[in-house]
Amino acid sequence: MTLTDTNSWTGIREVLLRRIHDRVWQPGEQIPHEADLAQEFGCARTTVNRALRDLAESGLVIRKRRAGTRVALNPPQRATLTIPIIREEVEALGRTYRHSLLERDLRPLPPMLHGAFQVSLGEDVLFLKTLHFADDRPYAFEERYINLKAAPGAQDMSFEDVSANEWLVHNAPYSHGDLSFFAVNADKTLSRKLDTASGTALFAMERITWSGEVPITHVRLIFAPGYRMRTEI
Amino acid sequence: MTLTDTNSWTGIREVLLRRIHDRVWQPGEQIPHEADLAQEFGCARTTVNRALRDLAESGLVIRKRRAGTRVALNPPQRATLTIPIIREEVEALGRTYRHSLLERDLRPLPPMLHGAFQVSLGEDVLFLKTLHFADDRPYAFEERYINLKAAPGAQDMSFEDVSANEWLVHNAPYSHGDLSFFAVNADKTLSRKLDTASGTALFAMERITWSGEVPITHVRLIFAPGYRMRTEI
DNA sequence: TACGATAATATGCATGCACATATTAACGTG
DNA sequence: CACGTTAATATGTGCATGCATATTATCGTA
Repeated sequence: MTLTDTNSWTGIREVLLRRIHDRVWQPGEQIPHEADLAQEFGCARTTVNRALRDLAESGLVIRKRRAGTRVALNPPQRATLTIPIIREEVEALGRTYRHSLLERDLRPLPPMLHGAFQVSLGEDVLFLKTLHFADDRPYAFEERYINLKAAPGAQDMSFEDVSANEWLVHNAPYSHGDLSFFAVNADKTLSRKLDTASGTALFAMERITWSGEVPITHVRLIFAPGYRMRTEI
Repeated sequence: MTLTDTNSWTGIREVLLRRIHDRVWQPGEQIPHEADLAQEFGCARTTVNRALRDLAESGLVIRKRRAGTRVALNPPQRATLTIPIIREEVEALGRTYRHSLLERDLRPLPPMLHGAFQVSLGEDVLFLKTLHFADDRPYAFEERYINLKAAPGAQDMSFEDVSANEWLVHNAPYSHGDLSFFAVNADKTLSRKLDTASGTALFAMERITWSGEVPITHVRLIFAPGYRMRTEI
């Protein structure tokens, strides 16, 4: 039997967590004040605060000033997923990474993206089409638009050695972004690139990143069949 | 021009963040000690600590005792995604939710799941097949196995009114789980249930949850065409 | 009674201090 | 000089305290 150290904030968090799990405090119910808990555990209010703040961060309790702390009614199921650089993801699987640049040109932004990706009208963006490999087998197909206003250095890069993915991470840090996941059927091009039958269901990810108000890049990644994105909760 | 209050930990965090973004501190580079920063900002070390801890949590800096704090080389791209109860997700879209239970029986655990879902050999599990609707249009198809040892009350539930999804969230809280996302082609059954052409690429999610060492449930959710899982980073 | 001012209260946050702990650098001994 | 011991150091965490702030309850007045 492991006994929890109720003198550390993590220990206190465990105790509180168990009470929530064991329904000592019902969902929606208000739990004792920080001051009371501090007295119960024989510690400073600061320590209880730390534990409660952590529980609030993970969504298990809802805290409001004056109103107190209560157990969340529907503990939202949150998962943190890590989106690695493709090279690192492949290498973590023990496979050898390489990529090949299929296309690279300047072109006006396709109308489809005008809403989400606000670059000045008539401004060209850098378009890249890349195929990522793991052990010489296609791993993912990438289509990317880069706003040269946000990443001027990109124009001088060939992106044949360093992938745009990696270069941007290191050279055009973003402040926020939108991410979405969905499924697509392989069309003729995709099936040829990813070496699969036409029509196969493929896992896809789309990402737009900004630095403040300025859009940096729009990527669409389509993974080879069998890809799974995993995480723990 | 918004001036940041360098006396609050969030203010200090913003300043540090900007220095990292602006490459004042290069990736991999070590940044000044808490004590030095505290002096620079004219605040307590605790306050700087709070700011740095927050940056470390989001993966932007790496902290080690004695070794100091340094800017992360490849800021891992983390996204927190919220997996809501389907009813809530549908209602948040302003649509009406309902579900219909297609199958419900006790059966031995399929061999496919023996590895991941450890119930005693010969033990039956509760199997449910559910279709979720939004405004009477199919939204997601669900196949679920419930370990009755972990959620005994489930045997007495019909799950016709309350979905298993929702009931379990409220009655069998889990401590951790595995989550994965992938794409599947609609087979004959799926295409009929989800009212789509056979072969359509569908977004799918699989989830296993445990309470300690005891598996609670295994769900596989397959969403109707067009579904996108979104999040911000 | 209606409604706005005011007081009470729970959490949020900053401070200064002390000690714990992990890690690295320096040192000393064989 | 190699290698294990020891000291120095940066972060991690706890405590007591005081004030800030958001929210709710209460009270007084028209």
